[in-house]
This record gives sequence, C-alpha cells and structure tokens, in this order.
Amino acid sequence: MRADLAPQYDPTQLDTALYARWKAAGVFTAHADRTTRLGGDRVPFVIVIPPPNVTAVLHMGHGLNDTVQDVIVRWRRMAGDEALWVPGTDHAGIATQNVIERQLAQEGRTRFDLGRDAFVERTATFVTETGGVILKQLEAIGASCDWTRTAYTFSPELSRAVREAFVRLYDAGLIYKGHRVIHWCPRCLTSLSDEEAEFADERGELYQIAYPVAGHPDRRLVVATTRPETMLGDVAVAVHPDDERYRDLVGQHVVLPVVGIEIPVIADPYADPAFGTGVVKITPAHDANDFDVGVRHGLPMPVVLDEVGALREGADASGRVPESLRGLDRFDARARIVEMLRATGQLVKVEPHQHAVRHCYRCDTVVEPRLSDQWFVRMAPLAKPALEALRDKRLRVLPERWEAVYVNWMENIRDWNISRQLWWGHRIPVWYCEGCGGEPIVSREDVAACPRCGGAVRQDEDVLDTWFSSWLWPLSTLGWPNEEARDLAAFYPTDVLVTAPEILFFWVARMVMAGCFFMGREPFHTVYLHGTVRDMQHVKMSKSLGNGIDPLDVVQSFGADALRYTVIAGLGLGTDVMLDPTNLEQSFAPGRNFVTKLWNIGRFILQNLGDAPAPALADIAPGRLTRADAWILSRLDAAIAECDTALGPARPDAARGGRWAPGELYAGLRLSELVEAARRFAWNELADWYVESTKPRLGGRDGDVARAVLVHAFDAALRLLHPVVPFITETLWQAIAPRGADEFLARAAWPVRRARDDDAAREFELVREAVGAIRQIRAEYNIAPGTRVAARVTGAQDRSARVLAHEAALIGHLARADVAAGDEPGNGEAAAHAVLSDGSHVRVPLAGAIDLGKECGRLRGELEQIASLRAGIEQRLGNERFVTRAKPDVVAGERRRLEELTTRAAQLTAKVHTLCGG
RNA sequence: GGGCGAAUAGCUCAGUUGGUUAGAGCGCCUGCCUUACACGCAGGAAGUCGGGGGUUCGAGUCCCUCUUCGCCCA
Repeated sequence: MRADLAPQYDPTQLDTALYARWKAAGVFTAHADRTTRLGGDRVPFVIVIPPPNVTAVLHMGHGLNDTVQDVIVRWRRMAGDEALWVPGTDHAGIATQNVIERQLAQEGRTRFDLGRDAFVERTATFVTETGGVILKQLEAIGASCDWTRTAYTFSPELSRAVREAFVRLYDAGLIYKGHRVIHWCPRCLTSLSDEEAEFADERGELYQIAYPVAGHPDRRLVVATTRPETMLGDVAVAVHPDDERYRDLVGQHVVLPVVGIEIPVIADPYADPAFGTGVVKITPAHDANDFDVGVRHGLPMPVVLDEVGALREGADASGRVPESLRGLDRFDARARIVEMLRATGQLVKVEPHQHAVRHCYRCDTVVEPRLSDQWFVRMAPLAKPALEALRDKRLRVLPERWEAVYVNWMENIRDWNISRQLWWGHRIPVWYCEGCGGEPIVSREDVAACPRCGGAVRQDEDVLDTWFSSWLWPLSTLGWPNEEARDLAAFYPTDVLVTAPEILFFWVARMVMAGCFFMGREPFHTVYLHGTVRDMQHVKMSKSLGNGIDPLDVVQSFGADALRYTVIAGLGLGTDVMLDPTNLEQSFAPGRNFVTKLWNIGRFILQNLGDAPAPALADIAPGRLTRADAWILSRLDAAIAECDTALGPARPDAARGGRWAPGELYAGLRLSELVEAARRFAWNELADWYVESTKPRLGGRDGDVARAVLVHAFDAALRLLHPVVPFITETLWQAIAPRGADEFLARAAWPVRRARDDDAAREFELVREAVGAIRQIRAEYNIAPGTRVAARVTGAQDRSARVLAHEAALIGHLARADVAAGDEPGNGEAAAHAVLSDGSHVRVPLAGAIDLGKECGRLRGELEQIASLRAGIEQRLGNERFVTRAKPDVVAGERRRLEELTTRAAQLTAKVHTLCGG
C-alpha cells in the first residue's frame, strides 16, 4: 500500500517540495471572515514579523527570531485559531542608502553627483531587483508566513499610512519643528534619534585647559573637556551656584584661549563641583547639555563645526575660527588646538579618560552633537497610554525583567527627532509657500500650490526616520488608515510580538504608543524578547566579525528541522544561544540526531504496519490494552500536559477584559520546555521503551492493538513536535496513514488529553524497574549483549507478583534474559541480586561468573546508600519541629518514603545475610 | 555614574510558590553493527549549586554582603 521510507532522511530532497505543497494548499493563508471578530468561529491569532531590512540576507539572528515566531504560529494554527503571520520588509532608510552610496563610491561618485531624483530611482530599482531575498530564504527554514499579505514599509499603501500618521499627530499638536542640538552623523550627513546614537566605551583623553580671568592676571579657571576642538564655540564657563571657590568670579569674564575673546562666568547647577575642577565650559551649539544651559541663560550659540565635522565659522561664529584651523577635520583640529594650548602654556594637564562616546548605529562614525532645525514628536502624551497598557496588565513583556526597562524608558521619554537629511525614505509631508511665506502646509496629498496665495510651494527636503514607518507596522500591514479594512477589523490587535531586546525602544515601545494613539488599543498583549546568537566566546555573531553561521549552510547540511530544533532547544526564556561557527557538525548535532531518531521511529512503524492502515485506538476494546499500552498512553497524556503548560495560555482571558490574570501573567512561551517534553516522550519513552516492548507482539494475536497504540502515540508525538520540526513531522504524518490531498499535519488538531488507566501504567513501572535491574547486573558482570541469561523475579506483594508473572516474557525480551517469575527454593547457586523499590527482587544466576566478594560489596554498597537516606528521613521525622511545622503532605510523604526504604533495606539485608553470611 | 541580570557537571543550560537521592543536551568512559536508528543501544563517571554570613524544622531556591561577568541607560 505504501512505500517504505528511505533509510536516511534527506531533507534537501523533501523539504522544498513539501513547503511548496503547503503553500499551494493555502495552509498559511488566513481568512478574515473566519475570525470571531467578523462573525466566524475561529479566534484570530496574529504575529507581525519584525520586518528585516529589504536588502538583508538571512543570518542566524533571523533564523532564531523567525523560528520562534513560526513555532508559536504553527502551534496556534493547530490549536484551531485563525493564525496569521504577516511577513514583510523595511525600506531601512539609512542602511539602504548606505548600500547604494557604497556602490557609487566604487564608481568614484557620490549621491550628489547623481542628484536626488536619480539617486532615489536607482535605490528603488536596486530594491526591486535584489530586495526581499530574505523573504524567499525564510521559506527554506519553514516559516509559515501568509505570503498573500507580504508588506513593505515603502509601498504606496504603507506610505499612505505614514502620511496619515504624520498629519494626525501634527493636527494633535504632537509634531513640531524644533531648533536644538541633535545627534549628527558627519558621514551619513543626517541627524539621528537618541536611540540611533549608540554608546560605546572609548579610551580618550581628558584635557584640562586654563582660561585666564579677565582683569585678574593672577587668576585663571581650569576647565576639563574631552573635546577641546569645540572650545572655539564656547560662550561661557559655568560653576555651581553653591561652589564657594568661584562665587566671587560669577559675573566676571574669562578669556577664551586660541580665540582670544571674553566670555562670562555664569552660575548654573549643571556644573558638578565634584567633577574635575568644578568648572565646565559651555558650548551650546555642540553639546546637548550645554544647549540647555545656553537656553536658560540666553546665551549665543555659535556653530563652529560644519556638517562633515570640519571647523568652520557657521551661524553666530564669525571671528571664532582662526584662519589656520579652518577646514580641519574635528580630530585633526583637536590635535592642533592641543598643540596651540601647549605652546601658550594653557594646557594644564592631559590624562587618560575612559568615557562613552556616541556612534552612528549604521556606520559607526563618532556622532557630533549639532545645533539644527529638526522635526520632533512630542512623546510624553503618547507614552502615557503605553505605560497604562502595561500597568493595566493588557500588555506583558517576557522575560518579566524587561518590563522595568520599558517603564523606565517610558517615564523618562524624550522627544523623538524624526527628520533625517537623507534621500531614501518617506519625504516629510510638509510644504512651504514661497509666496506668502505663511505657516507650513501639512498635507496627506501632495501640494502643488499654496492654498492661501496660490504661490509656488517647496516640499521639506528631509525624509522621515525609518522607524516612523516601522512603528505603524501592526496597523499599516493590516490596512490602516482604511478603517473599513477587513484585515484591520479581523486581526487588530495582534497577539505576540517576537524580537530581540535591542529594539525594545526603537520599535516595540513606539509600536505600543502608535497602537494606543491611532487605534485606541495596544497592538499586542505579549512582547516576547529572546536572546542573541553568540559564538563559543560569547561574542555576538556578525558578518563583519566573521563569526557568523549562514542558516542556509545549516539547512543544506542538516536540514531546516535540525536548525530549528537546535536553536529552540537551546533557547531558555530570554537567554542567549551559543553556537560554534567553526564546528557546525557539533553545534547542530542535537537537532540532527533527533530528526534522525524520529525518522527511524517512523520507519519502524511503517515496516510493521503491513498493507492496511492501523486500526484506530478508539476501535480497540479497552480490555485488550496491555500494561505497556496503558503506560505509553499515560506518558503521552503527561507529555501533552507538559507541552501545554510550557506553551501556556495563548492570550489573556477575554472575560477579564483582555487583562492577564495574575497566575498567567508571565506564564507560557517556554519553547525549550515544549521541545524537551516532546523529545522525552518521543525518544525516551516511545522509542526506548514502548517501541521495544511491541516487537514481540507485532506478529502475534494482539499485534493490531500494538499497531493502534503505536500509531496513536506516534501521531500525537508528531503533532506536539510539528511546530518545532515541521518538515519531518509532516513527511512522517503523511506516511503513517492515508491522507487526503488537502490534509496536512500543519493544520491538524493539537493533541488533547484523554482518559487513562493509571493503575496499569504504574504497574508497568515495576516492569521497567525489573528490566533496569537485570541490565545493570549484565553490565556489572560484563555479559556480552548476545548472551541470554536466566533471571528470576519475585514479587514482594501479591500484586507485584502478579504483574511480574504476567510480564515475565516482556521483561525477558527487554533485558535479553529468560525470565521466570515467582518464589523458588534457594539452591545455593551463585547469583547476582537486586531489590526493587517495593521490595520485589531479581536474581540472576551466573554460575562461574559470580565473584562472591564483589557481589557482596555491591549489595552492601547499595544497602549503605539506603541506610544513609533512611537516617536522613528518620532524623527529620524525629525532629518534633519538622513534624509540627512542615506541611502535612510533606510529612506524610517522608513517612511513605521511609516505609519503602525500610522494606527494601530488609530485603537487601536478608540477601546479604544469606549470600555473604554477614 | 544609575539600574537590571547572571554565577549549578568539561561545555551550553533547566531547576515552578523553600520540601525525596539537584536534572537535560553535547562531550567523556566501558561494552555492543540486539532484524528502525552507530546521527544508534545498554551501562557508567562527573557538581562542597561563585565566597562568606543570616532567616527557617528544612535553602540551589528567601535576605544581607563580597567577588567575577554580562546587559540596558546616562
């Protein structure tokens, strides 16, 4: 009826074809009208992908991130939800622009040679031709995205959302143009948000410079700075108002070295009396803190560094930059100025100084604080509801500790600089009238002429921060701002957002704010933050460091499932994953080994099914089930329960108004625990014990029972494992029973627990114990696996005697022994002994092989161990405070255990007595 | 400088509200091609749970402190 499986699982051959079948059958396509929100009967479950940069290629970070999402989505799809995973890409303003600029540089050109329109067109063409590669790559790792809904942040639809958002915020008074110090990248020639200017510790120098006090030849103020080149823009020096040392100088002037002009000494609490000399120079145009001081004191703000970071007299700076320094790069200028100060004796001291310096997150250039006009979003009003969502338990962050980080950021939020002096991105929808020069025109539609005077208009040159489109992602991908959009109605709010903590502020927190502001509802109820992929030295994997692993290499060598399994198994909640890029074989061994094991279980079952499908378990009379059957079904039940606990509640209870219940707030999404529970069931229980136990039965009278249980248990195992290893489980599931053309494990039902026979299952544990005892004896005495030994098992009570008698043959099969059950008169034959936990015992006569001294030593050792355990328990039970204060069930448990150990010890003692005469 | 987290077997990590003999994978040792699987099977070794102090009948788990490392923020 069906072909046997190949001896080796060949993922490269099977997986691609299987993915194509899923896709063609529409397995991953969600239907808005099937959701409960639109009158259907399925609860929606939605994840939006963190959109990779459109020019990106898949790396292990994506491999991890997308596998996690896929596991969750596949789980919910099987659980009966209308599951939707929205894929897409981000136009990635700076990053993509940098790619094209690098191309141009190789051609010896710059973007300015091309001009704006040509540059944008070239970038768009590049994106069209090469972009989105990563989405295709996601298919290779099995990502079950709904490809009918692929989105792009720069598409016409999403661009409309960006404009809508801008206009609404502007109209609400939450967007404004500000003149202040922002982070400037002199290489990308754009401003950056606080989040985009990343700190990195650097070793630098702290220079102490003497500023002579005007009119007091004997006095000077010494200031400390790490950036002497900015002193040309100094407009004051500040001391703390309470600082006695300088109180008399406040209001006086000092002479600015190099420049030679006089600047005032002011009192401001910003000056820290404990840092350096307590005197700080104030450079409002080139330091954000100094800017604040400048505003407080109404100081001028001369600009002495230009956009490429070279010294130049900018606004208000006339006469400040000496001829000899003009045009010098900031770092060359620093050296030159230090030399000049040294020459005039005004350099007091230079000491090494470790400090954090901001760098551009895209090109790593040291960022320059720069005074300029930029657009900002007023964040405090947006943060309020986003904080509320968390405090109200409508939003949770896993692992829990990140919630504090989220709260801290929200509470200290600063306005968001959203304008970028780039060409690749959404142009700011603001027009200025060249005619009447009135208020800027902010519009959803392009503006051709001034609505007031009909004069010519000019659009703002800047584009929006990439994240200004990303923060709308959960809304815009579902159709917002079209409030009629069916997807928006069916699938918003979404459910879980899976990402790395690095973009908690860039993206996650802002999405919550956008969702609350534009939709009146936070965009998801769970933020799942996973760790980072690192190498064995714990260094983050990256292409530039050359310690990366290409997921496609892994897929090629071991299959997507091996990759997925390995990554998920190694991923504790919020922990990093360590992989060795120099040894893929070892790194992915857990996944590869497990997948192979599954394959072979499948082969075994198939080989034993014969031509007819296995009977359904429901059709087997319960009385025909053996202890082994009851045991594996009971283990399956436990495995299902463990998997369900690991995965947790899918969403907060609607009856609680979408608020997480206290007991569930941080529960679930323990994917590594899901893997471990399912693995243990499939391998250690199903394969190691149950499959072995069926071998003698399959050809016999109750072979059909064994087949029914085998197929039932394996089928359930495949279901539990499918979210993690979708390819092999689907392949095997298709093979173990006839399936319709449209029938897929990917949309089969998640297993549910069933009634079970606990007594029979418990009795099987005695069988396992007896087998273990005989195996141990065999190993101890080096009995070759091919050699059958004789063994006798004697039950301590009627019940165990009955069980052992019934199962003697099975015990013999599993332990490679000829087992007889029941009492027998001791005939003095040399034998090895073991006592089981209920006092039953096992005797393996080994004429000639038994070393009596060794055997006695073994038994005495065991007895000693039991004795020490008993002593411990007796001590506890003898302690009156334990008995009175510990919980009753704990005490009862100890009593029960003591009883068991006592029985066992008595049996052992008797053994030792007769055997060793002690 | 502020905040957070981690320290458990050679390595990577689990250890729920304190309660049996602290677990898993990989690696290691011994023996085996047992008619699904050597990417396997059976058996095994290996941890004074970072140091010190405390609370408790009882601490890997709670508190304090020290050390080391990591992350976030300024």
